[in-house]
Amino acid sequence: MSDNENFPLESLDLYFGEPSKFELPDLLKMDEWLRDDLASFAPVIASSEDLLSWGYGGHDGRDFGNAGGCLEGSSTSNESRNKEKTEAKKKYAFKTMSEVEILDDGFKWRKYGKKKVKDSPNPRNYYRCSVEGCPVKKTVERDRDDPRYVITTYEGIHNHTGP
DNA sequence: CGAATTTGACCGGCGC
DNA sequence: GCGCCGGTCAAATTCG
Repeated sequence: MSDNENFPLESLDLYFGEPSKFELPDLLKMDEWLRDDLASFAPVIASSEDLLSWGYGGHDGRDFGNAGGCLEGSSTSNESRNKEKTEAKKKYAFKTMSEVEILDDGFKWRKYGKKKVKDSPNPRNYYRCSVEGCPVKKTVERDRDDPRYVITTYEGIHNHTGP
């Protein structure tokens, strides 16, 4: 249970799985892990040899709801050490080969924004859990190198029961 | 009719 | 100090 503390990947914010390893069914399973226990999920992914680690250096989802009290986004220049706060937000991104970006993971998502990033010619879609009180956010974006791949980033854990 | 979706505009933070 | 980028919200529209 507390083994996750020793987990080196804890410092990483994003995890990319090989599309060959992670398919739609796997994605669903992943969600279960997130729902059940985030710690249990990380080690599993880490076991993947094809896993690519991505350092989302720069920032974190600081604003969760301008009107609502948000977490303290301590801006630190030296984050080379390790975790910042126990409540630090973690993002889990997965690259999956799919024609459609809307991968049904069983949960209901409500799109709340679409933005075009400079790094990618394709727009990025922002989804949020339809269930109120659920801090889970999902961002879907197409791979800039391979448009046939879809990058789904999950953030947060579901506060309610699964689908 | 209700709910979900769409697009645009606004805001905040960081960088230089 | 200003500019840039990314992210979010709001209102309007559309669909079921």
